[in-house]
Amino acid sequence: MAGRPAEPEVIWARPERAGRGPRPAFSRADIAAVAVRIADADGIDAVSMRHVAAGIGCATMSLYNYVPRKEDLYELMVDAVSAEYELSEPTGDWRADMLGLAHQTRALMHRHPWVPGLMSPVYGFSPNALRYLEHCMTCLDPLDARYGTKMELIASVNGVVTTYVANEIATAERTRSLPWSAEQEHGVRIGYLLSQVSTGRYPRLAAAFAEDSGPIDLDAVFERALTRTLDGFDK
Amino acid sequence: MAGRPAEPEVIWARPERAGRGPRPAFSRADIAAVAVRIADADGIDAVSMRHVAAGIGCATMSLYNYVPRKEDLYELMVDAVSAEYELSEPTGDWRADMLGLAHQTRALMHRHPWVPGLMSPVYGFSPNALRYLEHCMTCLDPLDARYGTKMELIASVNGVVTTYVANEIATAERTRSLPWSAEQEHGVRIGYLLSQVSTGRYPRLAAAFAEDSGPIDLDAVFERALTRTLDGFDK
DNA sequence: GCGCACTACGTACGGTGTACGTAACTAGGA
DNA sequence: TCCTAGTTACGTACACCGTACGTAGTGCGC
Repeated sequence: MAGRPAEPEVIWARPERAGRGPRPAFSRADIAAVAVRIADADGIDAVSMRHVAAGIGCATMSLYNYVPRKEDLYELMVDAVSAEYELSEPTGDWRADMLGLAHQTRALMHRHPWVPGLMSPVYGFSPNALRYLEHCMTCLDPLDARYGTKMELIASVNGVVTTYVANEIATAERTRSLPWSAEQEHGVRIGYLLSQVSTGRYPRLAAAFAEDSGPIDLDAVFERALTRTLDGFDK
Repeated sequence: MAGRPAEPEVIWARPERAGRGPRPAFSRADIAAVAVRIADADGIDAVSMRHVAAGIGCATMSLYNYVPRKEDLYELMVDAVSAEYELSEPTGDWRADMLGLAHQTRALMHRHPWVPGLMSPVYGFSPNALRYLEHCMTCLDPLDARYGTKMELIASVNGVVTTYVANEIATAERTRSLPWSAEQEHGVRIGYLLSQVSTGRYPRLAAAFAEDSGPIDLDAVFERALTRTLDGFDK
């Protein structure tokens, strides 16, 4: 009669080992690792309670002893990959430190393309998230500002990185689980876009397309967005 | 044998009325309106092909004559609410114009809380999106910059608004379809957070929480984020 | 040592997207 | 003008999904 709670619950507040029953056969780390592996390999939609349970080697409903709701599984996953941050000693140059962290986040999201899509549903106060936040705050020690402002800085940087990489991934990954190639999809959409723009109804968009026809340097765009964000907090 | 295409397809490139068969009983506008109404009332998860079909008054599979894939239904929805923008004449003050548009976006997303969650899966070149983009470009005519830079400005502003409102909504809306109240949920999470912070492992976070214990002025935070973003493009 | 809280598991329910087959209908080409 | 090909409309069916619930076995706290 245990299972799902009738009251709200943060999974991190629930102890891994409950006092009473037989000792659990798996750890949260095991479960999170399997879920991450599935998501990396087959996309976030392949992360079902059944697949994860099969992956760790137990029956579907047994997984609910460890993870009361699927949302909590997502929380475990995000926390697990958050452990990949290399939180090295702050250098004293807060801009450089934050830039480095932003690049780490971008690389992390490229390794785990499902992360941006999980950022909204996940509340974000997991153990590793707290470690990350505290580290950011430490990097920002040299910055003369209120704590509230520093929080806004961290949120802004993470927001920029998340939206930017989400776009990168959405463009690259749209083809996953589709029966045609990314080039086909891209070609069709660009074709439609050009057909619309060339109607003359959108003269400025047409001019914009004419301006740089070649492929854009995504890295440079990312760097400029970051720089501008940090500039907003630099005095 | 019509139905789903074997090749990629942009729904906007497909004509509403095909030459041959009987005239369609519904328009895309009807379908989008019903889907938007369902999403507004019961959340995006309630937007299923069955519900929408029932809403417009046809069998489930008939809907696939109008909307080949569910993703396309989302595209219709986002385009439909994009028509709500009031694209009034540019004033000549590009900062004021962009601020006004950003506020419109925020209000729009509050009216339709499912929009932020659909921004990533949707490609974003629907008719109304193109109108919106062209209008932004017109507002930016007074700004002396390359078209590419103006595109980055628009993307940045929309990114800030989207992530910001997504957070607002995620916090407010997390309780939807949960058997407990938002206050309970919030209380439990804050309680856990405080218990962690008060362990002493996160001294700077503790200081940040001590700094402003009262509720934060979300509108002011939003305004500051916008201002900083525009500052980055102002010379 | 007793009892209770926990683990483990199978079954079942209501929901989802959508492939596929069939019948009715209408416009274009002969 | 008629024929036919392509479209609309609809029902059935399949493979999934999250998870409520009941049952059996296990081991710690009292």
